[in-house]
Amino acid sequence: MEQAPVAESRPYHHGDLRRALVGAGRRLLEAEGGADLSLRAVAREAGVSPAAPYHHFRDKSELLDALAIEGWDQLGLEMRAALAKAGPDQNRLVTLGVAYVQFARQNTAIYRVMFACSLNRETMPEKLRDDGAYRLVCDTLVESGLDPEDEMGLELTAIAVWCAAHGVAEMGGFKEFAPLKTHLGGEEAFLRAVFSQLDMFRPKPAARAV
Amino acid sequence: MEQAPVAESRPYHHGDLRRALVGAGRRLLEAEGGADLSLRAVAREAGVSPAAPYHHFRDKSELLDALAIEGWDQLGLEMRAALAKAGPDQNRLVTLGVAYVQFARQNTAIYRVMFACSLNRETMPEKLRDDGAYRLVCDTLVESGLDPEDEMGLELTAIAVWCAAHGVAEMGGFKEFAPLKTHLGGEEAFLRAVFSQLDMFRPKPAARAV
DNA sequence: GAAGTATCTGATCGTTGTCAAGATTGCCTT
DNA sequence: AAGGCAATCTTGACAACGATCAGATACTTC
Repeated sequence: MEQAPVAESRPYHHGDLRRALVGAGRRLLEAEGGADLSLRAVAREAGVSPAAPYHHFRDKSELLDALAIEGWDQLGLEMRAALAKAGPDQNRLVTLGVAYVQFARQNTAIYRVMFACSLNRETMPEKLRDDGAYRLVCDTLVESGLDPEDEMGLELTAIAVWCAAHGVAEMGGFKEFAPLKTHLGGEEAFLRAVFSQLDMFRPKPAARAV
Repeated sequence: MEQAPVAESRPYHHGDLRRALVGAGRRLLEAEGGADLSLRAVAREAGVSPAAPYHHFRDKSELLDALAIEGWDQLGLEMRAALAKAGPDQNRLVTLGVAYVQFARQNTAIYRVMFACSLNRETMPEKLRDDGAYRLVCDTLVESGLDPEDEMGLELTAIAVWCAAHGVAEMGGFKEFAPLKTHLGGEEAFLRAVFSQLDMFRPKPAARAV
């Protein structure tokens, strides 16, 4: 049931148009870049009429939501992968932050959709908390010494880390930051420098006990 | 020169339509909120035809640029005012950060334009560095003990602070953050908590100078 | 095979950004 | 003061967009 036999002949019924539309949207976002996505262009890219998407999404915003969900999933996967690949000597929180910002840089358009789409203030956080990147940050914080019982402190720290990462991701394009990057010898070095500062968010290793 | 006698009779020549358009745009941004600004709506609000703005702005984006510049100016003024009003016992960096985030919260639409407009990666940073909010942050950092000769460290710290503030400002609307805010007893308390952590960005050498 | 439902197309409406051509005005020269 | 020039504003138009609706097509079920 996963594979619909979509022939080149383009039959009247597409098979799995919903998935095709999301794929087309992703492709356009990666190609076109900053320009805002047109629903008609997505339909064109998928090879269907401009009205076809409305049988799978109530709105244009609902298509953007679907794109955003895929983005959040990919972000979580990449952060998890970065964590798995990191050596035991590396600071895991910094590793997570660098992966986060790298994702934002390499998928600028999707990243922007992830924060601009309509569900970012409603259903998204739940998904994030359950199995997404946010959970990953919390786990890593606990793993590096934070008290899991202190739910308040944990959330505050995770949010602070996330805010800083988001800030770096969004502000990194500013020309103001260019000299820093070049001086430090590349983008990643810049990120590492900022995130090693960020690491100070972490409470003193053995000091705090609730 | 400055004051054009714009009568109610709406003469054929508006007098200072450029300023009127920026004002109308600002008004609509504050009123409509999140919705993206329509150039025709701005012209409508200013009481002119849809094509009139093209005699003062090459593009719609150029109007957005003008709105953004006004926003940056206002941000700088408000941060400076907050600094002036702050007592000598208050942490000045935290004061700046709170003012920054408050501006972003109270002027959400304009704040978004400030970062989405076309000039944010070109001419804007220069203006920022010269007399804007960024300069204010650097000055405050130096004033609180940072070595002004270490240009690199100064910029790095300022950028880190700015990134965190921007992150807090943008992420604050997420539902995920709501419980924190309520638990901490209000928005401002949340911001202060985050920014007091942020303060750790400040290099340790030479304790409190102020 | 027939009925019913899901899917896709075509046409259409209101809105948008943008442009070209014409109308109107202020300013400058003489 | 009169005439001309350039700036300014309007009207009209175009293509593209989001969205809706009636009708065509294909899959499913009986």
